[in-house]
Amino acid sequence: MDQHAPVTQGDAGKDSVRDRLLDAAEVLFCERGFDGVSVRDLTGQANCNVAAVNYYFGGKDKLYQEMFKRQVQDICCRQIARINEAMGVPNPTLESVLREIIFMPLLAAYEKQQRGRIMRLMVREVLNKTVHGETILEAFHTQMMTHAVQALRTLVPQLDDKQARLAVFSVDSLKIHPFLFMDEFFAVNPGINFDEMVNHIVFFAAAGIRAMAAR
Amino acid sequence: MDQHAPVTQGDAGKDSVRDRLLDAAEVLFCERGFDGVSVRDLTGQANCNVAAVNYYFGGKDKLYQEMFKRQVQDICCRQIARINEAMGVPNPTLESVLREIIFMPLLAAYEKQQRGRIMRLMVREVLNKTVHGETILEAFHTQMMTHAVQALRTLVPQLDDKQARLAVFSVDSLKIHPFLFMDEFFAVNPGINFDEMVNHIVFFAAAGIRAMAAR
DNA sequence: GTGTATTTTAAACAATTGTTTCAAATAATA
DNA sequence: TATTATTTGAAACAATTGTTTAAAATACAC
Repeated sequence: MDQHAPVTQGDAGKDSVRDRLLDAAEVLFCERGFDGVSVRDLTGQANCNVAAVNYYFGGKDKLYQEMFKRQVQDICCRQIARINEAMGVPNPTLESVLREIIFMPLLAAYEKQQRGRIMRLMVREVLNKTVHGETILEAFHTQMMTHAVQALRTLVPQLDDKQARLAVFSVDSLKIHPFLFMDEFFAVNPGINFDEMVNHIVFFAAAGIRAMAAR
Repeated sequence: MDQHAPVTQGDAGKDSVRDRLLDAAEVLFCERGFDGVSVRDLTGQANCNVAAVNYYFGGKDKLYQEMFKRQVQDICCRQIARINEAMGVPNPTLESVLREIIFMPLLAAYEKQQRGRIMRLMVREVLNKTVHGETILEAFHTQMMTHAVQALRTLVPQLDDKQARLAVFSVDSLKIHPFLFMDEFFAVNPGINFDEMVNHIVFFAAAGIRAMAAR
């Protein structure tokens, strides 16, 4: 009936039309957003026929969602893994864990890697209030918040749950803002390099958290 | 020649077609973004003919820019005024000035006022990398940064210029993130009300700044 | 090989987009 | 009032949009 996408079971060779479309979607949508990319742009990049989008995904928006869901899951897993890794070393300190959480994502944005662009697209989506807001943020802010709060309370036992949640949110603020406005950061902070930026953020976040624990 | 918009000098009565279009643009674009609003949506809301957009502004994008430029200027002025006001009272402290800067914008977002929606649109625009990024951020991050750095160094004389800029950027981070993700904030911080949120941000920011000054 | 299912293709679809046209209406000026 | 200039209006414009169609090509099973 409305089973647009045929079963397509099996591996399909990793360079099938379906996969090429997903790759094209990842690149183009991140560059120009949903409305900025036409179906013909996608099929042009993927070297396939216009009808392929509807044949395999059932529509432009379905392709968008499919690509999006994968990326969110990917980012989410990576972030949780980073926390676990940072907590797993012999003597984890607040600063070392903060650095682990902050360094890599910011570096991805700094070097304008695809990973950084995906995050920008995600924020854009949430601001645009398009479909996915709930789905994204749920997995994001439930799974990840739980992990982060638990780790933080291990590192700074004086914090109760309420305080830890506030702290995690503020660390997120300090990380995501320069993440989104990386170019602007260096524009208004002349004579500062990438490492100094990271050092500052880690220092500032740690100071805030320590002050919370002290009062 | 390409003088699409006739001179239109004089007051025009404050409810002219031109003004109604600007009002409609402010509301609709903030709700659904540039691509989400058609010329017919605008002229429908403004109760005028489709051709009016091109007649008065020379195109949909020109109307968008006009509306945008006004709002940015407005926000910028208001923010600088807030800093001046907070610094003008008898004994301004770091905390009192931070509170003044942070409280009102967040309240606007919390109450879902138009002012809050405009800021979201601005961030969206910067992320979308549409035309205005440079223009906005220049006025924004040049004028405002200068004012804020000066005020901060008065309050905390131990900070040099470099430190003060970093501090201002981090305060901005702590403010803008919950501004954008207000709903998510309260979702992941159950049992916290608006005042507690503001108190936390002020406390956290002040602690970071004081730590910078102390080292 | 034959026959069936899957994939690919070019063409056309209907709807919406921003913009233009030009005549009618209104305001302003003399 | 007569003569401009300005503003409004309905209609049409060309271009692009996402999607569908139906025939051709390919793959697969037997």
